[in-house]
Amino acid sequence: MPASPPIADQAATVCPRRARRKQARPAELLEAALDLFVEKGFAATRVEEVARLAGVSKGTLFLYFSSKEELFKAVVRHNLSGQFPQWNAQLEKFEGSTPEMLRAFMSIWWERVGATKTSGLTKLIMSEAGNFPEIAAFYQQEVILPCNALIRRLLQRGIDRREFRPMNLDYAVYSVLSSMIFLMMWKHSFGTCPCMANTLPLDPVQYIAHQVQTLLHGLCLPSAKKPAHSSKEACQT
Amino acid sequence: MPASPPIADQAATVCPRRARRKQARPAELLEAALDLFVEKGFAATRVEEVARLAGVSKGTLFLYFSSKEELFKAVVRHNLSGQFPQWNAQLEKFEGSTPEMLRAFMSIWWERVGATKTSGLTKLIMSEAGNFPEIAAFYQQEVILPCNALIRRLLQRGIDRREFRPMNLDYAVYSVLSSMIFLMMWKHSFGTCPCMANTLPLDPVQYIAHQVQTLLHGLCLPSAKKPAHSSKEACQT
Amino acid sequence: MPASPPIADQAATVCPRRARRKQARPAELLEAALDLFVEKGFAATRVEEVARLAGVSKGTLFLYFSSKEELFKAVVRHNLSGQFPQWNAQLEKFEGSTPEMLRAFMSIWWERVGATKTSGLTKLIMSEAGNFPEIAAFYQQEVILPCNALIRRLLQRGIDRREFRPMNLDYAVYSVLSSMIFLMMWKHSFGTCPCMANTLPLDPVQYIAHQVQTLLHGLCLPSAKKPAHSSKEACQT
Amino acid sequence: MPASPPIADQAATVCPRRARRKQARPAELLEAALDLFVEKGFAATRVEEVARLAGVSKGTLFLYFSSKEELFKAVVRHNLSGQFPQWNAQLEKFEGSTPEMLRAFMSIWWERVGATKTSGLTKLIMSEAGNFPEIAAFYQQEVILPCNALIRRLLQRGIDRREFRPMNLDYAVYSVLSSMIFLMMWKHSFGTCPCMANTLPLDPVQYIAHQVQTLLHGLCLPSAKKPAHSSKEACQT
DNA sequence: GATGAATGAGGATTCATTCAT
DNA sequence: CATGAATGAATCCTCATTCAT
Repeated sequence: MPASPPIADQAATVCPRRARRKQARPAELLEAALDLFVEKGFAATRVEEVARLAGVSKGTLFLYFSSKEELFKAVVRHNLSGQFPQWNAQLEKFEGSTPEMLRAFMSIWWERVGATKTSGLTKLIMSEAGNFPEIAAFYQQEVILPCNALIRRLLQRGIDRREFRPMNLDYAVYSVLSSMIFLMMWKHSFGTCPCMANTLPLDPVQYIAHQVQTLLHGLCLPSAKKPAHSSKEACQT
Repeated sequence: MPASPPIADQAATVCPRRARRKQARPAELLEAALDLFVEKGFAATRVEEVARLAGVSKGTLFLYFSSKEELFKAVVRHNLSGQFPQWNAQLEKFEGSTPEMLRAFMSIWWERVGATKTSGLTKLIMSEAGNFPEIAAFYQQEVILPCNALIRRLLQRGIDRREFRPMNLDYAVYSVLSSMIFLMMWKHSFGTCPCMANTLPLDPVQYIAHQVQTLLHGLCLPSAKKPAHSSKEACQT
Repeated sequence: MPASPPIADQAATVCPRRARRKQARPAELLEAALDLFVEKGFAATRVEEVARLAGVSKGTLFLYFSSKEELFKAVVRHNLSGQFPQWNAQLEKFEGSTPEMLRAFMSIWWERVGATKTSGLTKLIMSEAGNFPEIAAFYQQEVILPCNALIRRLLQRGIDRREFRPMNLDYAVYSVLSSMIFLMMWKHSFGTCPCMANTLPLDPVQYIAHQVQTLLHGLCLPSAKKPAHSSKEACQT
Repeated sequence: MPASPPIADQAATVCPRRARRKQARPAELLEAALDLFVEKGFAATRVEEVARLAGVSKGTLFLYFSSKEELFKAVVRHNLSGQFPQWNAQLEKFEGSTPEMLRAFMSIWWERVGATKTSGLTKLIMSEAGNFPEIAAFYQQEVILPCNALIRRLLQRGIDRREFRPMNLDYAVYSVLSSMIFLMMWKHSFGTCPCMANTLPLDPVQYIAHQVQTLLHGLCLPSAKKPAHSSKEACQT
């Protein structure tokens, strides 16, 4: 036999088109599904269109995902789960003040989630949660609870360091969360309509900056008469 | 006019019930449609069920509304008639401090809107706005803009009276609005799922109280180092 | 008002086409379904074809039967249930000898069931029972058990009147039943194939006559050596 | 022949397993197909499952059988090849009485066919004959006709030896055949359903014993009034 | 006007068959 | 030869919409 490697070896080296596609298929389908689900919602998205957008036939989609609902869950899992460990670690190392930390958290969130298609998923889930309790429960477990916990730790850090006043954390987390969720909802509902952009412009970055500022210091002028923060009943103003 | 009543009148006299029903039909259909759209969303609501709930046949529904989409639009238009003039007047007369006024505004809003089916309508519109740009524009004109203006006046009053610090009103209104919208979204998405109620309870009244408190005074402890309110760039913390 | 009845009354008298159809629809669909199920079996029958054969659209079929399986069950119910009471009564009154009664029973069965499309249903059920256990159970309850009971009473009468020898009725009923079932199976499997008719002709009436004869008297010549009827073990011949 | 083994031989020596597998493939596929067709019928059997059960890929199945239908035909042809020569010879040598011979025939049949998967094949053919006329004709030629001839010779022997009465053999063979076919049909339709096993138990061996007994001696008590066996018309009872 | 029977386009899903590797 | 990824026709069923009565 000659020294030159046999054809078989070459073939083995060449990554066959088919196999490479096979590897990529699920990701391509998830990408296409994300686009369409975000654009049209769950019910209005047709699996055939997802397949076409991914460049495959209807049948192929069902080779990878056993049903439309499973496809949707996979999209959620693929795009929403598991960035929390990374985030947690990142914030764990933060050394600045807690107000700075809150600002950083919001900025990173906007870059990584809010400004991406993933935010459309959150909007979709809130829109259709009623019809898909299973998805809603999944989303709560995978996204809402970890996110809540993250915010809660952040606020606790502020309290511990005497940067934040004592507060009822159960509701304080919603003060942060509601800004994020409002922004995602707005962007994917009225935000997509061009006519709105003119009359009610909402620049996300400015919005976030403003919300953080207000969250931290409130709307009131600092005055001699300070609020009694500890008591819900004594919310005098 | 002759003494003998015309046939038409006679008919009206003979079967007033039927005539009254005929008059009421559209309203009854809109009522039924509102309930179901709010409960299930647009796609999952079947026109037949709307008709049944309204006590008429499927065909009758199409006598009044040429399509499911038109029905949907009619529902939105019918339920969002301005209560703003009334609100405006009510708030115009308010004599207390602006913080008190904000608290009052939020309470009234919760009673009159947040706790009613109308809040479901807002959720619905935000959920489906993408598929109905016309609706979105309408809602913006009829609801969002007036509401924004109302909040803006309220905030301006606070600034004028030196109760609030100077602020960029374009974004400050969203600080108030986002709490309201978040609450409506939450209530009609995760709020309906019993499994969520346990792990992430959210009492609306407490939530509102907390949001108002935070809005007014922020999360930070009052400190010597005051924020420079006037500059967005200089949001140092 | 004139004496002649108003047009409205006339309309009321005329049975409107639509309503008359409505009444007839289920029966027409059941008829069509029977034909096709018998011809092609359950799995190979398409609901659309049933609808077309009944002269309606696919959707209309689902107006009356919620699924293909429900349609099938309805066909079975409509064609098989409830002729047993009548049969029972008819045989109850029979006054001749039990052998004559058996012959009569078989003849009537052939006329009323064996020679009709209903026999195709029995063939279908035996063919597809494995895939539709629910149907199989239903058929057993509604058809097999009553039929078994009927045959059993007939045989018991023969024994009581000393026309038949003592026998294990649990198996003797199958001696009668197996002839009936074989005939139905044969007719609807090989019987439909023209090529078979020539090489293996099977005239049902002659077959029945022969089976009854053999059932009653056996194949053996009467001989001195009589069988020990009472013992299964001692089936010496 | 040269001493050095040819390449083909070498290959055969080197990977005998693979070569043997290749040889065995069709048989393994037919075996798997038999199992599944018998269990689920033609329509409900998926080729992929057949392939998996045979340990090959779906594509390989189509290498050997050009379609599901061809596979089905091959299964029938493969499993119904003549064991009749052997049977014929076996029965030719039988020395006992013809009644004993009939009993022996039925016992052997039950052991070799009735109790095996082949009986499922008969059930399958009768169930699906309508959709596969070609199969039906084949089965008739290969199985029914030889079996009929066998029974006919058996009965003729009985008549010749004055053990059986004269009879119309064209129908008498069905008296034997119908018991066999009924048993196979029952076993593979209702027999598989556990619910039936309880309410309508049917032990095959007892059933066969009973049928033979009845076939030979009939249900009637031996009496003075003997039937006129030769005439169909004079079947007085 | 009111009814509700009828329609049929459309959607999710299955599975025999093909074919590039 | 063998594989298994890909296909797309076929099928059951839904539901907005129409229209004869």
